[in-house]
Amino acid sequence: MRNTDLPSDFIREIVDEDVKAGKNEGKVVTRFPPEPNGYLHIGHAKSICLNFGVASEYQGGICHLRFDDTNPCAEEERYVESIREDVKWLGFDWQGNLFFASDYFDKLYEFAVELIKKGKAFVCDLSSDQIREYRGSPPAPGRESPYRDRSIEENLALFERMRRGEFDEGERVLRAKIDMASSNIHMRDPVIYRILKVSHHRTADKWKVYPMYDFAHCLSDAVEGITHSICTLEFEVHRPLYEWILAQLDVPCHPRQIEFARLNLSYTVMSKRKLLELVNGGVVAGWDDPRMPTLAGMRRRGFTPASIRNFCSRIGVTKYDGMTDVALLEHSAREDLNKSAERRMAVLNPLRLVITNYPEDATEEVEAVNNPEAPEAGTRRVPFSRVLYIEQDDFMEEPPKKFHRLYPGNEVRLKYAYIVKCTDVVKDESGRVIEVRCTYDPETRSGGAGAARKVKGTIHWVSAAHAFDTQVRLYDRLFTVEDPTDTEGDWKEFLNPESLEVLETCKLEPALSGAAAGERVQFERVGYFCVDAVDSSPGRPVFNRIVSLKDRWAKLAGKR
RNA sequence: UGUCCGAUGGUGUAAUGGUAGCACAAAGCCCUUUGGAGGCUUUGGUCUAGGUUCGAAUCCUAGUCGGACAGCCA
Repeated sequence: MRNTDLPSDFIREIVDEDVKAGKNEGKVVTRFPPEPNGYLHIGHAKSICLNFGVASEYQGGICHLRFDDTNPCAEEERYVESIREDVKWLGFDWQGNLFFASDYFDKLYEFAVELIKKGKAFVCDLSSDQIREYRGSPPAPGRESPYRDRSIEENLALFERMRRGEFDEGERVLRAKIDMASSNIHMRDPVIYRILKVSHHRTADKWKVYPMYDFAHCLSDAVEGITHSICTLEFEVHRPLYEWILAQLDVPCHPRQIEFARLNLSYTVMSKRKLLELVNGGVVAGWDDPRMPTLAGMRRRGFTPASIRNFCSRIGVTKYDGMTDVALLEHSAREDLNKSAERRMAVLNPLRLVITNYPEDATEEVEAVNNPEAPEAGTRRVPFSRVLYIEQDDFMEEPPKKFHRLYPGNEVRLKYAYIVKCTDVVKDESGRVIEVRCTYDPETRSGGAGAARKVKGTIHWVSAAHAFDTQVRLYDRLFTVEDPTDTEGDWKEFLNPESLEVLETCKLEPALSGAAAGERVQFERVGYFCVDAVDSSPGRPVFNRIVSLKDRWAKLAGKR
């Protein structure tokens, strides 16, 4: 039985009731059934967390990974591999229960034959246009196909000839014989097998006929002993057909289909088609572009699997088709990274700072805490010298009120080092400040005698002679509006031109030079960053911003 | 248009006929060698109209609004 302390939702309640009622001998078997025709995205993560999550909460519960590969036109082996990788990366284990709908093609064919023998399916010669026309529209009943009353023998013979490839694509289909007057379009003699003379990524050229989703899915579920078949809302209207098919045939079990609302995330798009359009249109660099809501993109960006899982549990599961604020995802990322990411200093937009009373050629090392949230992460030594870089944002010649950073005459602490006072600035011909000159107070070194002295601001820095240069990419939301598909005109008009900012001359503390691909750190006072696995090279890690730190000053300054 | 589904603060959710709560966001304060993190406080909600009931977010009826469906896609 499920632990009642765990968060629940309407699906878990249904499963609970079924278990209590002793259905399926109290077993819980779910499945995650992707079609291998594209990459997984954060919306799939919701489904993965749900299906694997529900199963894991019951004694002996399991979740299968089943590829719904019934349409060879769109499906490819490379997608199978990326999907397996993504599910594993998210932290879930199908425990050897890896299946393909194509594993069941023989069985499915036999089920179709059984249906024909029961007089519940027929071969139809109508063209697809005619079928559409005969189907009618929802308010009015459809018309029956003239081929509907063929004899069982003829249907059997024709279906066999379809299988052998004797007909062309589109020439004939197998249809379930249900009710052309049903108010549910899906019950109006739906097509359950079509001819496709296309090579399949797993069964090669063995088959010329392939089952449709509605036929294959419920029977695959039944064959695998799935107890709860959880899917998204758009399949709700398919449920009567799911039930009908299982009721006609002799199947080992009768799974229960339950629908929930798919995830909609603000400031992005989620459909495979639109995502593909972004990739093909060159709007992003690929499926794993760090701005993409794909798991491949989010992984490359640096999101942790735990933060995605936490996000999924926070958003809950309902039948309400809403829009989740991306801020919730960002919060989940910060929450996890705050605990786990070590701190480093990096200056993204460097401004030279010279300490005029500091010895010319001296270098010393100051001790820096790796993670204030995790003392066991220890400390490191950071080189300090006369010439430093600080962030351009941390200096203003004419500061507004409440600006606690550096400006002429003001003091700030250089984190882990000394308190410095700005005495002067150097400008170029255009009047831009290109160097800040300071004096330091030797007594105020961290841990030293005068260290207790309070100043309003603390800023980060790197030593110019010791820092190394690298590229840092700042990612932002892909669109400028919450729901680009909910507007007049082309959704691509709302792409955010500032979704990517590449900074080429960032100055990073030396400890960062050995950072490995995929490593995540917090750049103090800036945000969480991840070493890009593609564009980094030994000794020169390139960083992707996962998410910025909350910035109260930016908020304050923005309001002015 | 017909069927099905849904509706609780700005957003996502909880309350399963009995005190409308939580998280994010927003605002304010405290703390701070990250304007980070943390702590405290505040603002703000049951789509509408009827009905059942001692009592309704919850049950019933009608309406309003939103979504799904009319592929030989899944």
